[in-house]
Amino acid sequence: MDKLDLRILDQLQRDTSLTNQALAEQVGLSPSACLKRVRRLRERGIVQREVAILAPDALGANLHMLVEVTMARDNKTLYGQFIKQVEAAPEVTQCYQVTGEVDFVLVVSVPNMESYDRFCDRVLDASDNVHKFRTLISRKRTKFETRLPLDI
Amino acid sequence: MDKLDLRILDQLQRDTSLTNQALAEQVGLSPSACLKRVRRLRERGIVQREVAILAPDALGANLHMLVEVTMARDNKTLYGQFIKQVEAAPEVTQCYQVTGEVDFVLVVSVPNMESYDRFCDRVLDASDNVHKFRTLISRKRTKFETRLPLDI
DNA sequence: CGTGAAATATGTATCGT
DNA sequence: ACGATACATATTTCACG
Repeated sequence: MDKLDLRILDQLQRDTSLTNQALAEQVGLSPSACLKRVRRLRERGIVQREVAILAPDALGANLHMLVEVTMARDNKTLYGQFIKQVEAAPEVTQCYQVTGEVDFVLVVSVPNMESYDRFCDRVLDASDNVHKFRTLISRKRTKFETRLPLDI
Repeated sequence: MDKLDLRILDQLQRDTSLTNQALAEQVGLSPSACLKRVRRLRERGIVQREVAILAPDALGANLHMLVEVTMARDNKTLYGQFIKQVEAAPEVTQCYQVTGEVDFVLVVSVPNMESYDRFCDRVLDASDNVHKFRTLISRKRTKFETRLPLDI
């Protein structure tokens, strides 16, 4: 992965709505050469997917919860089970497996409190593996950047 | 925003790499009608932006930190200052303003520990407003979904 | 909202470095 | 192995019904 690939990735992380022509011009390549690289980056899985980011409040109040989950036992199998449940739950938009007193941090995105309640009943309270969890209610998501730093 | 718009948004949240033609077919519209709606959704800001999601590990080890920040005083101006600093810091990929003992939760994405250290020095330790912070180190990001639930 | 034609962009083959 | 040019195919975009 050379400088040109990094330039392409940097641009695609910011905006994929440009045409291949415009992208090629930006990074200093011919359209065909640029397209070849973009396709290769997709094939290699470096570009995982291309998605639209929607305004959270345009879709009915959107509520974000940060949930710190502590498991009952440190057991790989139980961890795997929990991760599967989390992956299957559409309310969980992010899951981080962390070190320390807490085992997981979830970002849960729901339209309202009732939805969050139902999620807790269905996923967290229903699991024997979950020892306890603490919810931090987000009043506002002031930054949401999908871009990863390529250069820090 | 009717059913057709929601169907379009649902698809765009999953994948924007399809052509307008394919999208139109999916949602049951002619290409021109579909394009008009997509453009309107962009103009209204409901579609904020279109981006590529990159594989975090394809770009050198990517380390995610969850940082709980507690402010020294509950002061709107100081909060605003902190939010500005956070917005300016490329390491901070997400910021949630939360209620409870903690005031903010940040997601900080860096290539390694040294980068995180530098970030702490530059942003967190340098700010008088920050009373204390707790870092949860993520070993693994097991789920990362930008999609917001349109229907839960 | 759909149709069809003009304007643009994408994709491919080939050549040159 | 990679990029540029040119040509064929596909898509976007717009005027009109």
